[in-house]
Amino acid sequence: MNYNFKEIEAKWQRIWQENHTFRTLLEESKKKYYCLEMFPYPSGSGLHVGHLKNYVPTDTFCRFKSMQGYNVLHPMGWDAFGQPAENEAIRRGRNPREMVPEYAATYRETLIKAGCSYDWEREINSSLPGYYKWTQWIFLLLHRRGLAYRATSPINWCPSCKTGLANEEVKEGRCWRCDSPVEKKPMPQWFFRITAYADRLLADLEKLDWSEGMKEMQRDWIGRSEGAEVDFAVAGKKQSIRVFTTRPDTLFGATFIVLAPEHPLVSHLTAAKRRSEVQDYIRKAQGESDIDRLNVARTKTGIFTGAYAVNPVNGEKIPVWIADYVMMNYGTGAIMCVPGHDNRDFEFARKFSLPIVQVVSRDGSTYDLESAEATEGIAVNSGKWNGLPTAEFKQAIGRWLEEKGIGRPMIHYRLRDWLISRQRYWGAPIPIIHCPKCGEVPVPEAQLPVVLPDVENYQPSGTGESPLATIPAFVETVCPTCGGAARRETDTMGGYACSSWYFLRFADVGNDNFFASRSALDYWLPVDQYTGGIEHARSHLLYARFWTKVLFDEGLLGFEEPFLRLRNQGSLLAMTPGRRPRPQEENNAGDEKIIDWIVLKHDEREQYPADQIVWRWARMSKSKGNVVTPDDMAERFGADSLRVYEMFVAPFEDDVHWSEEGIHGSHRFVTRVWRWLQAALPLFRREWRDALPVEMSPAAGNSAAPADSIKPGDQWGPAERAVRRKLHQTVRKVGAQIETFQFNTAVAAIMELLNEIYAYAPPEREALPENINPVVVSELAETLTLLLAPFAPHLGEELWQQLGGTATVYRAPWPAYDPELIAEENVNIMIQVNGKIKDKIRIALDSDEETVKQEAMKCGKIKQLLAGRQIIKIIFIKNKMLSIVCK
RNA sequence: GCCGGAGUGGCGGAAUUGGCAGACGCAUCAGACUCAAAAUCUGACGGGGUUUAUCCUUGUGAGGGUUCGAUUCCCUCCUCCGGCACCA
Repeated sequence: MNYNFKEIEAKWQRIWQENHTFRTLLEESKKKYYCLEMFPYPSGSGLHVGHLKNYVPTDTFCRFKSMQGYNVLHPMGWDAFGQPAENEAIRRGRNPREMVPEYAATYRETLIKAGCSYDWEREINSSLPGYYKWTQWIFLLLHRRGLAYRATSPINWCPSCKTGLANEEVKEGRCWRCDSPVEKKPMPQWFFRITAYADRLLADLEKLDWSEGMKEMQRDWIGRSEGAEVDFAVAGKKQSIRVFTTRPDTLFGATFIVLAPEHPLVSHLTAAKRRSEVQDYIRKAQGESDIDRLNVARTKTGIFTGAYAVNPVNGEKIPVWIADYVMMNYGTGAIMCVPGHDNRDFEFARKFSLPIVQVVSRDGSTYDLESAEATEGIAVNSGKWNGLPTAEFKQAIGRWLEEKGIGRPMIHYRLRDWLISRQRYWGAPIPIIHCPKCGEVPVPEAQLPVVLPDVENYQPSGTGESPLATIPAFVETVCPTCGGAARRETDTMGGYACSSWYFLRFADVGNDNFFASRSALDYWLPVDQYTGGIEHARSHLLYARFWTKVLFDEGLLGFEEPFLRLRNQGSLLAMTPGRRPRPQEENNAGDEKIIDWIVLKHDEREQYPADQIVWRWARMSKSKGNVVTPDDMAERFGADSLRVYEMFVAPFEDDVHWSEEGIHGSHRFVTRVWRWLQAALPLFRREWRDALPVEMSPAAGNSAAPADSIKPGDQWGPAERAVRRKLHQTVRKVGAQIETFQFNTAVAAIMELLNEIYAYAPPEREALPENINPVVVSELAETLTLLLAPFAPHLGEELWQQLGGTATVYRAPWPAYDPELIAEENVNIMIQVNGKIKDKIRIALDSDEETVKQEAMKCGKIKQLLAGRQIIKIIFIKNKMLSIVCK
């Protein structure tokens, strides 16, 4: 019988659906396992084989966990709110409200066809009122705890998306979505005070099983920096300038001060006669985009204000400058400059002929500095602190500053508060009412959700205001406190709000009374295994961790970290057609890395001369026109073959260059499993365990004696022992490797096993050789089916059924291995002479040095090599090698 | 510039408390089956060499080191990928 994967796959997908096989219920008596993939935004282009690089291995993982007896929660939902959905809706002239469920249905269909075992009864759509009611509820919780505030400050404004962006959404000065240069724009906006949690977000990283790279990215983003704040009095004025420095020990070397152009003191300090010049400079600096300003290669510019500050340690008057290399949004927006020990200050001092003083020395002596020495060392030219090592000096000066009341040790973070406001339609409305009398009033809980109104025109207004501002029925309301006329907040929340708690909702989808019941949360959470793309290393993961901690502080959760283990799947790259940029395109090509290559647009592709198309590897995406769909692959090779290929082709975390050729191997493998099992079926005995001879199965207990149907004698010879050993070794290996996400080598191990099975009992004309041991065949057939089931689930179920298994194979226990069976009887020991392998001998496991030595000396080759030479040393490693050193 | 990660056959990759490099698969070549093809099965498959076989030699980005022994550890360098970047 041929392997009819189409029939088999359709059959089991139907049965799983009809029987609700993957419905998950809270069962206190069972150990739970929560495996989650980052929920996707369902785009109109559908899923491609690249997406499955994540969903398929995690599905295999879940099925394995289920066979291990865990109660597995494996849910899926849609990150439906936010700009990607809104932008796509605008582009297609659709209403996102209707569009998103349609696209989600397509995604669901593809995932089902790929054999993924989601509990679809827990599906989430974050844009439905039943969901975002609780997003708003959590907003109010943050507000109540003083963690949500409204502030007017220059924000990152994307002129193309016409909305504000959080810091994390700005990449190299450009919008993360559309790549437009980001501008600064002062606007009243809502922020979450994530900076209040900076220390905890940093410290708790230690508890997590995440990749070191991932943790490092979070650490960098939080950017904790220890130092001191110092107040410099301004000569002849009342004001003082507060600076932040990580090197308070270099205070004696501070020969000037630099303020950021936006610093509030600038106008106070500037001398009258320098005013116009300074204003010119500031105007020029503000006209520059962040992209220009962040360009390190630029030479430094600056201007003297005419004012002087007093260095508190030595009373010297030092000039106050303005320069755009100082940023207003870090530290205090002002720095003390120590040109001797800071590269930037050094460069600046050289350019403007400011004094350079050495205050740190490698050895305690003084010498001419040819460049800034930013390293630690011994203090010089530092008054009574001379001779102190940097670390001690820092401590001492910190205390001294505090005593004098002009400074204090201080920690600054790079992390900025989370900008949540979006001046867009497609998001959860911020549940705040602005009352002329009462100010900002939270919407009372009983009035949640604040429903996003259904409108015709939801495009950005262009004025910077949300489209909601143009809907009087939405805006005009009454103040919950005083009952007077009031206006609703018209900003909506950015999409990251929804994804900061969805993993909690999965535990108790559909709960109308609370975001999730405590009992469900206590049972299912935290997430044991989380997977997603590395691009969420800072934003999503940081925000979700923050909200979890806030909910914990409120006493609503019993844990502080939502994702215990995190793995990042690699992406799939595909050959992509592109072209060389035209001359005038060079400058606005955007991304530096592809400056000499531009992806062909769909319409261009038709007409572009084929010999001028430049093919390159690029991430698979519809917009690049390089997509391979799983449906197409499943049609030709079957979903099971596709699944095996996606896992076998490369390690989970690696990027893959997609090629279709490799799938033949996986398809061949799956077909070979099928063919062997069909041949083995007539011999299969369900009760094979009882027929194992006692000495062959220490684990089988004492009832075992060869059954009548089994012919005794040489059928339990070395071949049987060898194939069973391989079987049990494979069981151990596959289990361990699924656990550690090494799906590629787990598949390879099963392939190896299959090769040995074929060598032991090759199927010919759809039957196994006569005289083959049916007990061994039965054990092989059953175990192979169980091993394969997580990888190729449709085939797994079909074979399990053919073997007489009941229910689903995923309620069957994962096979156990017999440790005694695994041990090899003989091992290869290599014989080295002077460090080179010269021969190897096959000898009983655990042979001692003397035995091995005697055996080795018998080898003609070794004898010959050692003839007439003197043995100096012999190194013996049990079961591995014998190394003879001679001269 | 700083911080991570990586570099192994024609290709994807495997092997690490230092002990048989290239598992498994793709592609390729040869053979079997076939009228033929596909499918399937068998074999070969890093480079060089020779007395052609249980052979010798070389080989894991480059160079050096430690060691009886290095893909694995150390030093220097090169390349690629990712992140951060006048962060004071």
